[in-house]
Amino acid sequence: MASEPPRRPRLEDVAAVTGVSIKTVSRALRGDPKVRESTRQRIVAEADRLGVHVNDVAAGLRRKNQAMTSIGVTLGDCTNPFFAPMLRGIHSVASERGYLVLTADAQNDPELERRAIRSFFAHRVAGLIIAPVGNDLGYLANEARFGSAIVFVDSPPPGLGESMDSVTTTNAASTRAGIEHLLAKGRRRIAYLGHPRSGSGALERWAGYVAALEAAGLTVDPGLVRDNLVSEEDGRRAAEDLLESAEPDAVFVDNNRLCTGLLQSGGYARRRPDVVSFDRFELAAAFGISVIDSDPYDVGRAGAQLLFDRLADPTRAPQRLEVPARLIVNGTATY
Amino acid sequence: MASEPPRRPRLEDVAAVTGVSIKTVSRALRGDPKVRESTRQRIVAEADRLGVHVNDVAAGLRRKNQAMTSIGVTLGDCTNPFFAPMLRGIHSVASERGYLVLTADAQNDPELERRAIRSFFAHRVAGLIIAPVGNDLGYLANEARFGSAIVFVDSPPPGLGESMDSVTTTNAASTRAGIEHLLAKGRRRIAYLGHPRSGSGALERWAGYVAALEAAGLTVDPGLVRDNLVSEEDGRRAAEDLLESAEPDAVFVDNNRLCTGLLQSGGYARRRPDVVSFDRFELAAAFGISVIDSDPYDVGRAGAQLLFDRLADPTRAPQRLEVPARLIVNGTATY
DNA sequence: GGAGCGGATGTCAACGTTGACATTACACTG
DNA sequence: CAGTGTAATGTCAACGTTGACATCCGCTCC
Repeated sequence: MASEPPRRPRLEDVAAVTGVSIKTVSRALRGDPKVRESTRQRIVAEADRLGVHVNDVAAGLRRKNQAMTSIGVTLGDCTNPFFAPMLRGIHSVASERGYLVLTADAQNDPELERRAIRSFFAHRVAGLIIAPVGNDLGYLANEARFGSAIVFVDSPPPGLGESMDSVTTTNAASTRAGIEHLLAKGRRRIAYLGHPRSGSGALERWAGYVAALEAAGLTVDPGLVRDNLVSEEDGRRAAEDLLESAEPDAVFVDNNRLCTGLLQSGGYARRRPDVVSFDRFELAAAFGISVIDSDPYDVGRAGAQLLFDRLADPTRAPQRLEVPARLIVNGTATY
Repeated sequence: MASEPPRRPRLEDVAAVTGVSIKTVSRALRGDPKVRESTRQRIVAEADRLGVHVNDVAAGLRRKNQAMTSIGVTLGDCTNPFFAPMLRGIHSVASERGYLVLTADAQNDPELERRAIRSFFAHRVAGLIIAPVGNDLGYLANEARFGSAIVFVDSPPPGLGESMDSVTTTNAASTRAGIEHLLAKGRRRIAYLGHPRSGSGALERWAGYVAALEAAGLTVDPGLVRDNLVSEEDGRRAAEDLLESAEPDAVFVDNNRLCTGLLQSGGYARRRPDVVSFDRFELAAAFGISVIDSDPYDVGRAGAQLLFDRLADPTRAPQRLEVPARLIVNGTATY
């Protein structure tokens, strides 16, 4: 009953049928120019007929650093709508190069993140793209010694100094631009709804808010600030309280999820303050709120490109890229 | 300058330090009980100290079917918000089992899908989860012969009969429930906004709509149906036209993206018809519209579980699971 | 005290491919 | 026509691990 499945055909089978050596088959199938064109065509035709594709696992084992043609990506938290388009960006670059993408969801847990990274190394990925959640990734320094390329996206590597490649958004500058937009509309009581200031992203956005206010000769009013918010529900409650008690004439929201909370609060429906939110979302236009589009697709692409560049030249100096986030007033855009 | 990176430490290095054979190290690290506990501890400690993790690539090559401890997932189109939670579901099951997840974005292109699947096989994934876009996946039958498990999610396998495992949503039944909800509220002119009836999903939803109307003694009014819509903008335009010309008192929307379009139409803001939309989204509650939550997280989990079950017993009969989609009236829920 | 046993460990070859190097075939040169 | 060069192909071993099988050791049992 449970008969063994047939063996997968190998290069050897193609060799037998075409009357050449395995090595020639290997060369032909990888497009080595040192194979006569007519031979190549015969080999490729037979390989197709037999359904042979080269075993990447075996090939990987033979390569200098044993790297597979795949890269690993750890997402801090798949729930974040930022990550889907970012992943698309990574995919688009990787597939151009013929690499596959391994993904892992760290679920905001540094321990899971660490485990995922170990697994990736066990699978001998060529490189790693990390949206970090752990606050000390020093252990990666060891791994990087063995020739694996590593790129950080979303926020730079905690605990690794300036020594690694990274791609982030223009958090501070774009937040500042957003606040300045509100100031230009005559708003003066601009509230701040933000997530915990742990990652560098949150810190920079806050810095942009402060800088914009100070440049306009205003000071930060602590009564207008709600901090340390995580869930959508946190956002809703904080917004409810803020809008009733502090009477802001505008609100800046630190991220997508909190903004969703704000929009669901009764206070919002009643008072309709001007809103600028970091990270775009589909229905921004329907609500007529302004968003700062941090272009996660491009962050993903840039990160993947950086990774392959590093793979090509391990000695180049570490790069810190910033992908510009655009302010989209009262609406949205597609990409 | 470009000095070669050091070699990665191997089992051999642990063996040398602990004075046992490579084989014993291999056994110890994989938890084989035929190793004395004291020996095991010594070996594990040294392995940790040296930063050795077993090379999954080499291990994979040795296994009976050469399968890696990874599974491949092809997403029809990463843009679809359905896929992010589904991927989370897949991840959660895979990581319980110690498997990694390879992802590919087919971008709605059957040719890309095919290429991705080839790559997955070249990487010798243990199994495949496919959200199909191609309309003939007959070529997979060949691949499946070699012992790879394959599960379809979102829609069953086109061109492969009933021979494969799949997980779908209760498209027809839940759509019918949604329509019945509108009928119970006294609505009689219920419009339909839908994407092209190519996949089985769209067909079943349509069937649910028709069935609900007929059961209530109503007939389908072609003037209330707008079909073949793809993009958000398609949805917006169709909604604009529909709401002005046909004066429906309620609208059923076939999916998320079209619903986003509908909500952005001027007609919606003016007339505020009752809406039931397939697939939940964050701001449904803020708009007070009802959604049919097809629980993509659970679809992902069920698909992955099915995959591992099939791996464990290749001879079992093919399963077709349906994950129930719940109607959420005027709001949303978290998961 | 030798047979028998089971637990712990070791030896060897093989998985499918490719890098390094060897060989062959053939054309071209003087 | 030997000598040289180059394109095309082949041989062999190795990548790091594990399955199959062998060995070794200490113990029990008669």
